[in-house]
Amino acid sequence: MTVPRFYLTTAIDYANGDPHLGHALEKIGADVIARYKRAAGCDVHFMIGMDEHGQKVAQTAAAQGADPQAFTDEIAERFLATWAKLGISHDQFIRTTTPHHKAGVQALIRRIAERNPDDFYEQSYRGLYCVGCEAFKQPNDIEDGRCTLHPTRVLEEVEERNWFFRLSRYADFLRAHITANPGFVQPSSRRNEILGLLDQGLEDVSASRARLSWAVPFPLPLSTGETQGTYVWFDALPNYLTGTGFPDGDWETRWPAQLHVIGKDITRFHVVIWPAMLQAAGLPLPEQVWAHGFVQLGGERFSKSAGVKLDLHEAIDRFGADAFRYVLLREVPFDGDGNFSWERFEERYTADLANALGNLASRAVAMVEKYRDSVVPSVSVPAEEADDHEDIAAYHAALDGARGWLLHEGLSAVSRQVARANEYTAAMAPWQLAKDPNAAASLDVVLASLIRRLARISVQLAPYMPVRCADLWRTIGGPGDVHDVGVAQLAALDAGGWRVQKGAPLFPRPESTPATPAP
RNA sequence: GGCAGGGUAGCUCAGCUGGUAAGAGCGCACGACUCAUAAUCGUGAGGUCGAGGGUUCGAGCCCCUCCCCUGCUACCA
Repeated sequence: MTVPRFYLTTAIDYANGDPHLGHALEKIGADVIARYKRAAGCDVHFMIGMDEHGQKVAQTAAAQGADPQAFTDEIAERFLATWAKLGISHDQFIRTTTPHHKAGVQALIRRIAERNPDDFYEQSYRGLYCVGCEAFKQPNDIEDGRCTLHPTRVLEEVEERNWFFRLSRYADFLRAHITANPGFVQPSSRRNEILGLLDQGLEDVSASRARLSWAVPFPLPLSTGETQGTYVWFDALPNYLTGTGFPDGDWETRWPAQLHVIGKDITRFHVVIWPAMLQAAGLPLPEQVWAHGFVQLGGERFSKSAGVKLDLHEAIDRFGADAFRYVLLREVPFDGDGNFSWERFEERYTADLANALGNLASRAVAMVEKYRDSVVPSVSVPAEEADDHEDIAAYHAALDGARGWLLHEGLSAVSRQVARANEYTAAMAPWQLAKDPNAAASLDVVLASLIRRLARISVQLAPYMPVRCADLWRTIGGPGDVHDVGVAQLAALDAGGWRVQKGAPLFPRPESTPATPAP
């Protein structure tokens, strides 16, 4: 039996500042997918990383008096520390300033030039150049003939000779591919936007730029002999490919990727430019690009300036990384936008984790200890559990990718199981059964059922809350590591004979209502 | 401006091709219980389904007009 391969990536983050809530949502979501796929028996390779070239990075580094490489080294460390704190289980962290990536980018460009010599051509690019920004400005950035960021300066009309990529040639191919493969771009709202974009026709894009000092040298010199820097598309996007080792070694065993998880704002680059590049190079396309939505902060649109308004580490520290992961994915539908606020964070944490789940575990374990000397009875399964299996099916349907990656729906399905277990407890009143010697058999069934439900819940929640679910699994006496329990085993799980051991509360209630910082 | 999606209880949203008296979760009020993290369970309050008109035996769901919101409309990433 062959193990299905599952290579998934997130967008690589731009090394121009510290990680914020928006970065975190994407990594957490992708991490849940990676962990679920591992539990589903796939051979998962999960890659994240950093996009480290470009004028902005060079400028920011210069502003701090730092060498750009040293600067990005520092940023990368900070991102890595954040991902470690959040429990991101990436298998690889790619950086675009590494020698292998740079060589891979050049190899890809040469490959395209060899296979489709007409796809790269030299052309003059003329535009309004802002000296302050050190960049060409588009009409949207210009007001009264001035750059909106540097209104005191006069825009210069500058002309330079660049390499261009003949993207326009691939419009029909892309439309056909997207039409024939509905799963290629998801959710469907993004797919529709791209189809609309294709209907407008495609323009060719720059592949190299002058004045781009902090960049991968474009491997083809201009006719003037000048060597330019590789422009962003041809540097950043290929990371998904160079991460496999391309062009060396056994990269073909991992490429194409099964899934690129990205933010909805960069959909176009991932489903238009990237596939066109791959097609030009004669390489297979990734199977799916999933564009998630954004987190708003206190009802405000999340932006770079708003990013500093929420200290990511403070949010993680408040209730722990697992709780943060849970609340974020519960509040923000992974196929759309959602809102984050301290109020909701607290409400969700208290209602879902402390009261519903944490207390369920606490009361069930306490009763097994008290009434059955900590050993879970081995008895038959009551009919009341039948409904759980519908929810388990819904859980899989939310996470197996067939309908997209509806992480929030997976959590809803588990929440229903938690609620049902609490209802069952109230209906059976095991504390009453314990008083009646003739009800011992009934009590056995109830207690075994509760621990069995908790076992299923901890397996299902493990991708979302890897640490707390391992704790829960240990508390109910589950054998081995919860992360080694395949989701296929859910239906057959049985806790008979397990020895429970009550520990500290999984999700302690907040001690006091925290102040509400202004967003 | 063009294209697309949306406006349903305080909040976040379900409502399939129109048809039993409009739903869920959270929050709120009251009651029950005591195994448990003062948790849990039950009951209840609360909605002119954006506005107006139309089609139909019947519309939150269809049609028209209008108001409002969001996304996309390509070289920052």
